[in-house]
Amino acid sequence: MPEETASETRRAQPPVATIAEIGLHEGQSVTLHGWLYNLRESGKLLFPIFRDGTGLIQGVAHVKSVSPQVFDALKNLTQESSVIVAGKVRADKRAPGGYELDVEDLTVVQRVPESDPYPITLKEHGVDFLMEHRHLWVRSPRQSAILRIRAEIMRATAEFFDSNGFIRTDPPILTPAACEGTSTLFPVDYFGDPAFLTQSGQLYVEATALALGKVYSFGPTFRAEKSKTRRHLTEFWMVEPEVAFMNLDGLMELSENCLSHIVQSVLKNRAAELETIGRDAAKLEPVKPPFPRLRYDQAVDMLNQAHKDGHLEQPFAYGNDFGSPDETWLSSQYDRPVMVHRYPANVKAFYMEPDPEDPRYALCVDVLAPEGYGEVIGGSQRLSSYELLSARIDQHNLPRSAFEWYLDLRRYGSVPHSGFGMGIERVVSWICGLDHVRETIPFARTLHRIYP
RNA sequence: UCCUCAGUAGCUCAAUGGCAGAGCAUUCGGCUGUUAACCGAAGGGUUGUAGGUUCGAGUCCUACCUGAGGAGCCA
Repeated sequence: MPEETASETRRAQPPVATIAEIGLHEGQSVTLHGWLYNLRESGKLLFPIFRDGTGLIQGVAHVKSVSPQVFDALKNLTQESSVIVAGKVRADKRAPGGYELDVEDLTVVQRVPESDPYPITLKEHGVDFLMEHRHLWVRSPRQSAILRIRAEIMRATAEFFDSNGFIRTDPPILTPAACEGTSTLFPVDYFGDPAFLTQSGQLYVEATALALGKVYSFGPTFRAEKSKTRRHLTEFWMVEPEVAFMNLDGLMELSENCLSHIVQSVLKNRAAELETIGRDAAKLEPVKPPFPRLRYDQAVDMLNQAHKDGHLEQPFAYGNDFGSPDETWLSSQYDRPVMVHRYPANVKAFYMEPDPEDPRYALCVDVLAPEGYGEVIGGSQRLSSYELLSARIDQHNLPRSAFEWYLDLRRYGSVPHSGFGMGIERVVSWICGLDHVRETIPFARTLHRIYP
């Protein structure tokens, strides 16, 4: 069909606008593509609230201001019916967003039947119901705002590494072996051979770091942990930078610079969304370098004192890794993330470099987010000695054949190198001030929940 | 795997061992500035499942199922 004919048959429509930028069209007629969020009536006046993915705006239609067809169609709209609506933008002090739309025309794309109404109402709902309807729940203003902040966090993360000389090298998702024990791996059948979904790309980015210098990976990881807490997903996104010739001090600097850049980017670019979800931006503003640094031993002293003062139920046993309540208490003591370094080597992973000043400690760091959010980054200087790494692999009963390639990295030009893993969902949860990581990802995979 | 809590209308929740209730949602009616609008009316139930105690069980007991919070483990 010739284009002229097509355009002639099309109804003349004002230009399409988004609600987020509706203020640019004040006094003009625009077309919105969206859905009915809610409808209030007052006699011959209708107040439909539309959403288009960028925001909400209230429309106004009087029985005498629109055609009877449009008025009836509007009056009979049901929640989440999809519409193309035309109207004139008017500034109004009564409107939460500052503008209202005087409706002029309406096309109903699909009307939700009242026999099967949209299940998520504006009232309160329970966790189970919302998670069963996650595909619809993401339409709510709060969930949309969180996903926008998540996207900004991911953008700022990539921006930080890309602009600091890092090369993105993503590791495989299908792997032949574990890097931290096999009990938490999802097995898959790889043409008859056993394989697993990756639980960390670390070993692979160590390889690419020795090829390219400064690298990072950014992708999904999988852990079959039987964890049912506000901090756990079975599928989550992780950023893993790895740098050749970097020591633990350099890694801690990298960590604080990375997190600071992310937080400041969200404050700058997603202020409206933070307000939508009720997050106090003042709690995020102090997140700038330097972050406090705490040796494991100092952290233990603080925990013991906290126990004496009655802030913690359990006394802390020296030599253990911190429990969840310990991390929560430690991180709640600061206005910005705190970096705890040099844990006892025997509670940490096999690939960590021992502290040359005291080999009972590992050159590692956990970064704990404030307000009780706990660990968001775990990193370390990697073991660079072939002999020691080889011995550790045997001590941990790891399948040696699967690690031959990893040992090659120590055979051929081994250097000190460091890296960390940052769990994106935990960062989103902290920055948004959420109760649970399940709201930080479009479709959360948690223990025993894989629908929708 | 372990500990704790919870399952009642589409949703959120009430109901001393004694008639199954409310708000929201839906339908109908009213209202010219509503902000989770409001006012009036209607429809809507195998109280998670299976047993047991009892004159009588949503309520007490046992087992199971489902979900939530936490521990361990981790990002």
